[in-house]
Amino acid sequence: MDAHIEDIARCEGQTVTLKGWLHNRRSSGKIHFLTLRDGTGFIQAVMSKQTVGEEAFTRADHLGQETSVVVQGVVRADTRAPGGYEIDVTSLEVVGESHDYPITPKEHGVDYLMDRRHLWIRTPRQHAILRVRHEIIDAVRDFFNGRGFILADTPIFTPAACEGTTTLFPVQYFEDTTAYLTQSGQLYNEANAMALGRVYCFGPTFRAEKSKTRRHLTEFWMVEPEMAYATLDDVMELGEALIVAIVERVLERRRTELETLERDVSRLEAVKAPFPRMSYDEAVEILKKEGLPFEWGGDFGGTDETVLSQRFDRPLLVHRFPSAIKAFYMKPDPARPELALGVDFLAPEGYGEVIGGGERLADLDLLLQRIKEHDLPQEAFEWYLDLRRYGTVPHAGFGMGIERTVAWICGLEHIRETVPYPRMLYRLYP
RNA sequence: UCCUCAGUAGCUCAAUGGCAGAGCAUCCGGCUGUUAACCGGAGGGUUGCUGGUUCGAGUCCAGCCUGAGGAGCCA
Repeated sequence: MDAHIEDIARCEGQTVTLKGWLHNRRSSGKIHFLTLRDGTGFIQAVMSKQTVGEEAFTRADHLGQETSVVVQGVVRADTRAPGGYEIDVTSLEVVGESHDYPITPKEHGVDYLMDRRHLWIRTPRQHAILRVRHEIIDAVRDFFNGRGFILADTPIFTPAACEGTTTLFPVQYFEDTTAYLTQSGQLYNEANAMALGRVYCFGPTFRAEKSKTRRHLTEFWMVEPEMAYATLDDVMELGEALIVAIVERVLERRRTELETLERDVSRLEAVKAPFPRMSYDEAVEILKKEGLPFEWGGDFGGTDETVLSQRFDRPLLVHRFPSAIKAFYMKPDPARPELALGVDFLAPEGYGEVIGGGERLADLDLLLQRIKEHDLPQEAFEWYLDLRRYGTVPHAGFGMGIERTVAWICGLEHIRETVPYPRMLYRLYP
């Protein structure tokens, strides 16, 4: 009977077939300890000379790390085993040999591992992270699908800057046109919301910024919901519910992986609604009290975000920023027009902004004025302006960075481990 | 783009300006409960590149290359 390691507990006492790879091998003369992996988990297989015979035992003497093998054996509960179970091997078949595997059980440097990322992802830690990433993405989809949101993806090739602020990657589009890789689905999402009510897009986005920090990738995944007839308050509630749903889901289904990552799950268990909320004004007061050299009107730096978020055990919502530091499409606060109805979600433990969003500018004249102020080419935004010409409504939405969310939930030092093949400044291989 | 740090065996790292070293990996031998297994032995070097100082440079100086951490910007 074929079996997978992740549900080996259900096979206790039975003879099973595992198809996988040899992760590591130890031997003490008449007994081999083979750590196997099959993509679903890791388990130790015990091969004794007595059981399999001299010939088969000797053949297993020189199996290299990552040799692909099909192993038959009996599942046995064992308190000494990390997962609680072991396999007593009855037969072993080599599918593909492996010699001089580059990633040995000892430590390696980041550069070395990054050059071998295609092999690095086989290790227990990376395996656990990618499985948590999958669970987070699955939770995100279930969350929106279960609330009546329609997945309406936005283009990756775009004709011009969405926001005109950050740097874009140009690509040649046939003979004589330059296209740009999207940095946000935001504007198209608004059009989709006017067509479908509540929508979300979920895809890769690209930023050609020469950022060199543990929080940045040049290619990252973002989920962006957008709702017609919605306000800033709706966005804050939706984002809060989304994060709660993600954390609950990972705690429920990926305990084993969090354990592998040595994540302090009590920090995740504390993430429950309601999240603390404060205005930008209040945040500035706190930063000043903490003695940071921060002036009203500026944007938060990494240190500022960390100081603010470390005061709470769950994500912090900071809302109503100065319009000057926010995108042109943000709606001004009617009570104080110098403020924008935007919100940032700052993850706890210093992980920074995971969600950014707010209420959009629905008024045609004001939007035209903002486009002029930001020195943007109006003709490129005519389609976007149409959304205000033909039945404009209050609407709001946000973007959540998947990799930062994964980094936070897994408790990682660096965002580069949150995606199979990270793209960064100076990192395009493999 | 700016600031700081690093580059020595396949990997991770030592070496006061004075003989190029260790652990792991590999190969050989030993071991029936290992958990990054352990024990004994063997092989393994253009010290990132170019130039300079010096009797002598892995070590000091200059430039370059590659990478890491941080800043700015952002999710």
